[in-house]
Amino acid sequence: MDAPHETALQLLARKLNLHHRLSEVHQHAILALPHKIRRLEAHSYILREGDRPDRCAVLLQGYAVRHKSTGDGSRQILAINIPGEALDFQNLFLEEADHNVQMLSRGVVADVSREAIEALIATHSEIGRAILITTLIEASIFREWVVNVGQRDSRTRIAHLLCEFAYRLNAQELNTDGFYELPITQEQLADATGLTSVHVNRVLQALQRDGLIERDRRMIRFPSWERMQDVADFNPRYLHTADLAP
Amino acid sequence: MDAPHETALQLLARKLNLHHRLSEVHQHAILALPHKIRRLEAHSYILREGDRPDRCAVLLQGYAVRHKSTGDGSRQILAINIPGEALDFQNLFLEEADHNVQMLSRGVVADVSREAIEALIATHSEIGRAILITTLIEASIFREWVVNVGQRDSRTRIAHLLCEFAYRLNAQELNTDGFYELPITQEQLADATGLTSVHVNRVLQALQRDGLIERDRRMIRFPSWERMQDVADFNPRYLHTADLAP
DNA sequence: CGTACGTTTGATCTTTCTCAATAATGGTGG
DNA sequence: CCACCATTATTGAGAAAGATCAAACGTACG
Repeated sequence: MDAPHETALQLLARKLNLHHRLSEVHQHAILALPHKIRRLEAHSYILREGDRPDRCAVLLQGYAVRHKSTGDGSRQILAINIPGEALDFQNLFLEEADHNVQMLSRGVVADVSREAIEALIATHSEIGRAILITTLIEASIFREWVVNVGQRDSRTRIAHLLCEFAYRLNAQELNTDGFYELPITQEQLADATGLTSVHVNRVLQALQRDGLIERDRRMIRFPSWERMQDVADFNPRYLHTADLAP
Repeated sequence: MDAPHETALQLLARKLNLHHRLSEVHQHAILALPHKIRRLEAHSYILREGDRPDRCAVLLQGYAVRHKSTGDGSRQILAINIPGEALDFQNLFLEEADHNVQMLSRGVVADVSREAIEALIATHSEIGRAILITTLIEASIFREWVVNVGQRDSRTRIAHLLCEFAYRLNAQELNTDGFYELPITQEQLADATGLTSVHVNRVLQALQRDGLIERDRRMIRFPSWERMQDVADFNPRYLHTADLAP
């Protein structure tokens, strides 16, 4: 396949290294992690609320979402994960999963057992620290989502989500020439922003009319990153990543 | 004062122990942590967005909130902290703070230096793990807040926040005889739920009319926890704490 | 005992939702 | 390669939840 097994965990190493510099030794330890490659269909679940996971999946190709439902059946998307991100640290160290993790597209993950990760941390405390830092950053992103959904109007809200996604793709060097794919439907975008898909559609059209975004299918481009960032009230501080604006 | 210095860190030890059982040795190591007691006025800031903290405050008495503002000046409260909780793990291991931490009431904190915490973790990896777990649980709470603010209507939303607070107080053994103090104004409750204070007021009155809550100043009581939990769509799973319903 | 802060009330306005229908797209089997 | 079907996107009209504005009322504390 496009991603040879040899490079499977390099993505993870790069991601961890992004936030907390790791020595060669530590990076090699990550690359030596025993793991199993698994191919997944679109919409398949990696983890369900209530599960007691004993392994951690690292996303290699494709996109995934975390989500959670309320008693009346409505669904909130909590995060969109991109290649290179670990999908279950959140759940691996807690008794049971408090949310679902589901593939958006078809994709590939590398499964690493809980024991392997625990051994890695026990041997390399710096890696434990890198994981803690990654976890703290994810918490920071959730905080920003609370702000986004709690305080911003629909236009700013959607623009903010688009900015965050573009920025994170860029940090993982996954976007090309300004255009990037937003791998989700308007319905899902609605679930992520606490709006309805009808309203999301109208807001996207308005952003387009105002020349803030260009759309082709699910590809999106910002004619002016600065203007978009401004409309979105987007300040990347909460991502705790060296500035890598598109 | 009411809390003699001897017991200052016992609260923290109890909190950490709540989620990840620690041995006597580890608990003693926590109790031996060098720290400085500090008395704080209501509304004083413990940490501001952009700060680069080199110490961690453990809240001993009083209540604190985490919050963040948007470009247009509106404010979102992200969490309410109760005695026994550490206020800055989030920020201690990252370069700069991404949100504010502010006292609601007057109170007392114990400051522990970053070095002391790092030494503690280096020596006792189990404590590092307890901190990771605590951090993961906080992230889970933020996720639930995203759901709360994103999907639930105002009535359910406010009820949910009241339930969470009561439940957490109870887990820290801080509530007495069913009544508990909600130490925040309706304005702040509005900032926490993404509503206006006018609407919060009306919803509280409606909850009262329906016999779901009783109010006396800022003291609140639930005549029936079960009924309240139901109305609030409250499932404590996300708190990852042994069931300690009021 | 007055003043600042918090709560409560009423009237009106706006954003976003709901419902329902139509159009476009993409994937699949023939 | 094409036709068909399911999913997704778009549009319009009407409804509702919650916001806004403005004023009056309580109450805690200096």
